[in-house]
Amino acid sequence: MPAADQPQAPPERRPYIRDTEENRREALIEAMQDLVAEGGPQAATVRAIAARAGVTPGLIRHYFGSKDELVRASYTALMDGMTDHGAAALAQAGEDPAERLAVFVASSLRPPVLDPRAAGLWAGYLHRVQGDPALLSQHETSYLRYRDRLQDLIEALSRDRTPGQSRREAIACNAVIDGLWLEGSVLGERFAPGELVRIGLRSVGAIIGVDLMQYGTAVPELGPEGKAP
Amino acid sequence: MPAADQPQAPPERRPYIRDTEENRREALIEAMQDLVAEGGPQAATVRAIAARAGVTPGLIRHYFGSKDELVRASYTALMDGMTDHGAAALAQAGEDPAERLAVFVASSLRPPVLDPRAAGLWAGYLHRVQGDPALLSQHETSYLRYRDRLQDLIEALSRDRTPGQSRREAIACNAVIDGLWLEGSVLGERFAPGELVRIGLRSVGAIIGVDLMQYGTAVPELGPEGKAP
DNA sequence: GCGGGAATTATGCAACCGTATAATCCAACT
DNA sequence: AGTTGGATTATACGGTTGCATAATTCCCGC
Repeated sequence: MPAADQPQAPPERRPYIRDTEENRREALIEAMQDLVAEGGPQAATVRAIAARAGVTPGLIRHYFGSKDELVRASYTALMDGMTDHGAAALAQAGEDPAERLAVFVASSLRPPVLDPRAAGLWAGYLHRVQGDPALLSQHETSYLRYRDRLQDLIEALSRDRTPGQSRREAIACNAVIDGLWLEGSVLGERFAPGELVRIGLRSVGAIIGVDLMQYGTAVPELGPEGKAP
Repeated sequence: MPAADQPQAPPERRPYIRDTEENRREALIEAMQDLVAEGGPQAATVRAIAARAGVTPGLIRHYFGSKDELVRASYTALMDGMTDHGAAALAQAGEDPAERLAVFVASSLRPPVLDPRAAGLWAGYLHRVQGDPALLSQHETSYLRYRDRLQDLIEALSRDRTPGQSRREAIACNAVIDGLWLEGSVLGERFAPGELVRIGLRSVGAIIGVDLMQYGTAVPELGPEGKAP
């Protein structure tokens, strides 16, 4: 073989493309979330993240300082996204307190909140949440915000109750929703499409002593069979 | 400085210690679980696992063939341990169906089942569960076994119900327990010691329409107020 | 038009990962 | 007592990781 001396095209430098800071941060966060959701934390390497975001790894350091910082930002984005979605669903609900509660519960038990990707992503971050005080307080804030909203909706039902009761009920309702969300996300195909929403409404209703099933039709696409596209 | 020519003790080989296959497998699995629980999946490297188990990394390959195989065995051990614990608690319960259900529920919501370590461990495996068909079927089996036991306990209450009702109730009760277990494990210090057990009993009772709170004293260490240090 | 400087890319590095393979040890069998 | 073979340890290797630094590119105020 002759020596490696052929013209050998220069390794063609990646084109320089400039973009706004916001776009770059979003792209990196989304890329990281995709990778963690698909292949677990181990798949989210700086090179893979940068490749999916369409940039070179150096930008992670440039915009976030370190990979750990990107992880924190990514977790915050995940939590905010989920709570925001619940609030949005609530915004376009009626006046009836029971109906509002039903809509809120149902929105947490169907896509895009109920999603294998989200569950895997959440689990992928959990150990960091436990170890990092900043992330732990972040989790606590998000959790309490969700639970407090739930408690407000419950208290709006204006039934007679003791002070501690609504707290216990909110904790319990939050737990049912979390549990259904989790198992539904992991074993999604084991449940019929609208089944988890119905079970959630029935259980929450049983815990607080109000019938929420009558609002089952108020939640979209849950008519006779509920086969979403 | 003189040349590096001092007697320089030979790098002292690790003493050869022989042990049974069972002990070695257990030690490796336990070491892996400790590491995943403490520092997430990324902390469980073959070298760290072997070091904690008091052996050299080669033994992992010798006994499990590969690290992935050790992960599978470790996950199986975790799941079996949790379900076994529930069964054990049930074994030393009375005859009253409601009491048996109460004991079963309560045992899942207090240590050692309710444990930050277990939750972190479980989360650390989740993404592998979603990706690995063998682990997914393993998870499904464990989940259904637990849920079916719950359903049996519910049906033993001999109330009148429709066929699908007990399934829905079992799914719902399982979800409450899972949700309480999860949040209690992550935010353990946010809840009073016996609080989660009480909420669990009250919620499960509400869902199936039976009062389980009267058995609150049947579960250990839950007397008048239950304020632990 | 033309420097200055931030944004982006490219390169290099030390550490670590999982695994394959070789070397060593010791108990049990003959 | 000698030998054989599984259990255990040690070493080596290719690949990957996160990060630091150097080299480019091009927008923007002058």
